[in-house]
Amino acid sequence: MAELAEPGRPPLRRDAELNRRRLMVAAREVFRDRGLAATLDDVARHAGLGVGTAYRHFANKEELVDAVFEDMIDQVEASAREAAADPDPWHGLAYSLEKVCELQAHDRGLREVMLGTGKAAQRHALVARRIKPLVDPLIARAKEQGSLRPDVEQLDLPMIQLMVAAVTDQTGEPDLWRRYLRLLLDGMRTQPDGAPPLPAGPALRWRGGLGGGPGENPVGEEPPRSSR
Amino acid sequence: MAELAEPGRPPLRRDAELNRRRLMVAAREVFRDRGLAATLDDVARHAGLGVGTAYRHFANKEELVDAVFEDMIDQVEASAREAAADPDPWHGLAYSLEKVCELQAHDRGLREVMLGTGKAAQRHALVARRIKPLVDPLIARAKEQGSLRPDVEQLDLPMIQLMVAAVTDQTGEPDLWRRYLRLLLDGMRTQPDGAPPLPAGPALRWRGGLGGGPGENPVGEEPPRSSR
DNA sequence: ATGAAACGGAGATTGCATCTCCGTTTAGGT
DNA sequence: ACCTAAACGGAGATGCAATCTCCGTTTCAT
Repeated sequence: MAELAEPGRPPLRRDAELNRRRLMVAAREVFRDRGLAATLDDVARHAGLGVGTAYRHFANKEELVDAVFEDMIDQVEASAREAAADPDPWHGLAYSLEKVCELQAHDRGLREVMLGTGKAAQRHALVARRIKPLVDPLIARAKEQGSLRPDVEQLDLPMIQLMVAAVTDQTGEPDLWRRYLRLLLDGMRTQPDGAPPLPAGPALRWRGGLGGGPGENPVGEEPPRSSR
Repeated sequence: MAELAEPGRPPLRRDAELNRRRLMVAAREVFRDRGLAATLDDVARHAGLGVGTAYRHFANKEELVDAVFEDMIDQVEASAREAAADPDPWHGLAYSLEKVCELQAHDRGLREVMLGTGKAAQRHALVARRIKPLVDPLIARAKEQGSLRPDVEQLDLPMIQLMVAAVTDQTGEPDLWRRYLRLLLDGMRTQPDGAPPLPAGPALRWRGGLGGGPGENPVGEEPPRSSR
């Protein structure tokens, strides 16, 4: 919404402000296509600027990623909000998942941020905390409605995103994910009588971070697992 | 099965032969726990040997991975063979998937080899070609039986493995995958009337390699993904 | 016009993994 | 026992790729 000068930061010279924006746009594109592993050099060149400039605006890559990521979350949240308003909870749930997965499918950077491929796992907690309150009631309603099998939990959703993202990541096929999301959704529907319950669900917190419980994961990096 | 001296290779001095074996064992363990990214130095140290020794036995890491991987495939094939003999095709199919996923869950290296996280995508084709003939009839039988939804295809199976592996990879939870495999299996069952068909399936060949069509993927290296 | 701000990009720095080299140790034949 | 070829070990050479710095040059704004 706010397309004006950002708050807080002291005003920049006009060219600086412009370049900052160029960098953000370039970063968005580069991260989308090549993932967070892209170099700041890459981003800068894509923006038609020098690396030095990039480093004056953002202390390091993390900072740039954060800046870019801010915007992306808004999109995710928007579709979740839309879904939450759906009178048919099953439809809303399915729609919500489909939208997130669609965003992910187009955006490798987003996948990596959401799934924690890159570091900084606490970003997920952020997402989770904004999305959870929107989706939770949807789940409850869908169970009442009898469409969603009762042993599905809130924490299953990020896992489903994860799985779907893996499909896109591996195959590079831009639409194949739809097939497997459907498979999962069909599995999430209330099953015929006599179907055994789902095996144990996700623990409250997990290494990756996406499914935000209350506590923060102290996860810093990868599991060290020393060799010896 | 063959636990005797390998064929072909000229006989090694006893200590050399022993060390070669030690290296393989160590590699198996290290790759299992830390994935293919592990260093040859790591493997050598784990085997209680020097790097130099490792490099005398294996020209490079790839070669070692191949040697180790050979064995792993046998296990995969064994369970597929067992499943193929199951009189109940649905049960066999489910069992087959469960077994592969279980192996993967315990073995990060195996996940990476099967999913092509590491390079050398043609290894998958190898797996696929050994597994496919076992599983194909199972699928056909399960469809006849009416338990498997008719729009599931052979190429869906590796994708399911992929998704399940992603769960383990991301969460580190050793058993969580069971839940999502179940979800997928339930989605693969014949659906109630009126359910829409699955969206488009996997193309004949895909970047990752696992689902072996006839042609080899000309993929040489990994896509511009570098990380870590 | 002029000084402060911003730029650009070569290259210093860092970090890590692969692989080599050669002095030392060991197996195993005589 | 002795001897030699084979095998070992591991420090370090090599290569590579990414991050970030430095400073001479350009641009803005007054």
